[in-house]
Amino acid sequence: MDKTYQPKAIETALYQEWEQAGYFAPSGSGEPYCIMIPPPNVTGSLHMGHAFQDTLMDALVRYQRMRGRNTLWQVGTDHAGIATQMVVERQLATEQRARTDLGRDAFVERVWNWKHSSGGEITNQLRRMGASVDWSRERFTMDEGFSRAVREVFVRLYHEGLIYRGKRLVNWDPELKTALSDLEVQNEDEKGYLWHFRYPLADGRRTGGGADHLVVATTRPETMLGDTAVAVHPEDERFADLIGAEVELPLTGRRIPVIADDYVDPAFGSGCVKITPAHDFNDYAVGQRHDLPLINIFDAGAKLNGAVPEAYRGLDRFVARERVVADLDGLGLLAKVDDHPLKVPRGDRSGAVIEPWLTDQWFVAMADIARPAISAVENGDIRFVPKQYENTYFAWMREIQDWCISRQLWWGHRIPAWYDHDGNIYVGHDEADVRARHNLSADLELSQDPDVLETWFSSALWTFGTLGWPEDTEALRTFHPTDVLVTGHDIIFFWVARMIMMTLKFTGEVPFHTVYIHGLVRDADGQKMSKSKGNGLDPIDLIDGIELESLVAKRTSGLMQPQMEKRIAKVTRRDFPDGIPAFGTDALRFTFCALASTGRDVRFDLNRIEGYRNFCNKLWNAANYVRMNTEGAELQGELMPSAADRWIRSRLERLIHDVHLAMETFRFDLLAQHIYDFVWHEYCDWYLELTKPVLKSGQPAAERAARGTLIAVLEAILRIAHPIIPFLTETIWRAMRPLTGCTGASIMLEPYPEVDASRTDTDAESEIEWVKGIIQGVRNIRGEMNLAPGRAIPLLFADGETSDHERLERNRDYLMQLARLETIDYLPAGSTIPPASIQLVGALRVLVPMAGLIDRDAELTRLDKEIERRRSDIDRVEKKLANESFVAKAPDEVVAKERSKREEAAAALERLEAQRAEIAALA
RNA sequence: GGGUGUUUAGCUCAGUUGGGAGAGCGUCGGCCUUACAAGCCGAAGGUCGCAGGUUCGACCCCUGCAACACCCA
Repeated sequence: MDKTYQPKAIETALYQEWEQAGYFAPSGSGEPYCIMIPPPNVTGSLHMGHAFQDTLMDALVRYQRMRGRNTLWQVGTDHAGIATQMVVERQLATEQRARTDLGRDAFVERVWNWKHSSGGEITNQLRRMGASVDWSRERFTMDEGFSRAVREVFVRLYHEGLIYRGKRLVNWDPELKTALSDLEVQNEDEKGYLWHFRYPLADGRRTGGGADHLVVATTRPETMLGDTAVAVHPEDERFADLIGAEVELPLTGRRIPVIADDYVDPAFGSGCVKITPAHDFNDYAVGQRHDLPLINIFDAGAKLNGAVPEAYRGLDRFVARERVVADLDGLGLLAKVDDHPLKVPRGDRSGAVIEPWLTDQWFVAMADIARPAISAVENGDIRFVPKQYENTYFAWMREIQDWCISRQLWWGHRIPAWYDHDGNIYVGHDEADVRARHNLSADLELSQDPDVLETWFSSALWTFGTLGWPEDTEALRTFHPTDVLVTGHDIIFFWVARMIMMTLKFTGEVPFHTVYIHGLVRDADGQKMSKSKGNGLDPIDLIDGIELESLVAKRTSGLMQPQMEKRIAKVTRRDFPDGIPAFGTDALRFTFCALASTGRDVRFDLNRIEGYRNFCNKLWNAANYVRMNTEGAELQGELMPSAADRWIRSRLERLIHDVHLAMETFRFDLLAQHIYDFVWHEYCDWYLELTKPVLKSGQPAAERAARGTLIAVLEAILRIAHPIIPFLTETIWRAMRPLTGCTGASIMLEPYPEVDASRTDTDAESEIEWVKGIIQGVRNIRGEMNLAPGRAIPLLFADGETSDHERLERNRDYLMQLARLETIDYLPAGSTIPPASIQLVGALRVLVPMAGLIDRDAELTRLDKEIERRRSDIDRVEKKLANESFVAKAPDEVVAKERSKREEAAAALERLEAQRAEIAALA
């Protein structure tokens, strides 16, 4: 082991060794434990969210593996239809080619080539995180085996009548020319306008106010060409008598009815709403209720089609918007225009404004599939952690809509449906299967549906599809249902819920017993990390470090909005004037765990990772201390354990209890905290220091006990912390094998420490608390009185109890060294006490004689502070005890506790006041 | 508009059946002390968002309000 902690030197090589040795694969014995990785997008690179999530999964998996479970952490990637297709299309664009130039088959082949050469960068980055996934079982959603599962599900659902084809409004991306899922649509606040138009009433009708028109307001004027009604609220008296009347829809020559529907908010705008069922989701619902015609006015590129008057045909929707406004204005029908902020739906890949558009798509009927999935959570077969996410799940599941699963892409699972000339649909695994199933003659021409399934459809099968379903495989029987799903709350609807539904439907089992939902990683200011904001951090940069200039270059390259470049560069230079230092994987992992509390956001602050890098260093150095003080020493022989030895083992026992509890409750923050506190503030701050006098004592049995304890506790710490900081712990653990006598090949195969309450030792704990109390008391005087740390000072004990005498004799060496004392004298009762600075440890008076050391006024100030503290304690306690109902109603032990608190504080106060009087009397 | 969550030290956050408010970072003061200056020692700092209620007792339970965040419409 090097003298200084250098993560870079240990991490990569260790991982390769673990992987090659096959330690990540299931052991084949023990109770199965399985986690399926949420498959990252094959085009993606590892971002902070992945790194965070993978750290938590790895901690769970390593923990369970060490506990002897037959552990499978299965890895894989998602084919990510649109994203991957776009990557390859961009490549083609640099060759001045489009996918249509290649044709479908050649294009798909090209995507596969890309996947084989460049896909899966992210899986290599997973290795840098130390993820102990079973690489031998790596899966890809487009693999043949998994694809068979996808087809099987489609075919079965179709033949059960749960998949159907229909014309519905979907989110349409006019640039990519495909339907999108809700998740792929980002609603962003943008500036817009609210145009108010006058629609003339037909047949000479007038409003209650005498107007010959209705005013409708819209943010999308061009859609008026597809209006098929004007709606008012049924109880709106202003328009009550116009319900059923008609208006002349300007520019179109059509007449459309006035209808009543409580979708309308009578207080908003004029109280009249234009209804365009073919181009707005709300209007579509209104149209369904009132049986309105659907007029589709756009083509696939969102240009106006033949359904609109000649003058507008072929116009882009935004050009058409201006034209419609101008024309209505010209007709005197533009009432007014207001500024109006609104949510604009944009495709997250293309950035194009999404159009609700009427197309033929494939849908899954959800109602029946949803029901058992709701029950599974209601009855506890699946639990969410934290629990409140169950409400989110229920809310969505109870109002579930049919699921649009088709995408107009080339990359993905092609829909296994074939059509004949007459448009009849045949569904089967392949064309031969279709012909066989439907008894079709060999010469009947069939063409396959050109669309593919959306990526979520296949990822919904992830837990069982990857284990070999529909075959009844050994893996499926062993590892399904899986134990835990670790994921973010942003995909509860899109992935978690769908997995639950599909898995129950096809296996009759839940996909997992627990869904652990973690927070989403944000920057130090709480902002979402994004490429466009330039505030993202790359986990690999935190591990390896990065120069400022490289970081600036990285953040400003390939921006969608190049004008942001200057600002991003400036902010980056401000926030990281020296770039990012290399913190190492372990520090990063520890940080992620420490940040994983129950909140929804995780703010990633460089100060935190620095602190935990320091922690890694601390542990490293503690190990150095242990080795320096144990190597070459005779460890076998008679043992005489000290109170400190027994104390640290007892504290270790508490740590073991706490870490198991933290793991069971998914409180990785508490897990990290417990480990941090124990290692730093108990093992290093106290125990290591307490061994120093012993190791110099010349008492072989005591020294052996201390050495043995140093080694045993450190070794236990390493196993306890290994799931969080695997590299550091493995490195130290191996270096210590000659001392520990462990012969195992790797710490990751060693047993995790288990609870054994018999190892707690409350006597030792209270004894060391006493020692710490005295040392801290002396240090307080030293600090407050500005006594040089190096200066040994004399100490007097007075009063106290028998136990104080005994404890002094047992622990004299500790006190002498840790408090840097010259002498300790226990004054006989009744002896004269010289002027001194005082600390009270229970009934014991601990005194530092002032002579030549301590300033009288400074001591008075210190005493006043202490006296004040005691007084307010007493006040509070006395108030409580003076309350008759407290004494009468509170549990006896609480009252007794308050009483003894009062006695103790009063005695202390009396002592302190007497002391103050004495000091004050000094000249 | 409906729902969920958050509000505790300068910052980021813990606080597990209601019984003396904690940590890390930061700040201030002192230290190269034979594992560690990526360190050691000491200290300061909080009306626990506001207002009520329940209770002998509330950061914790209940009600209302406010601010912020997110989800759904």
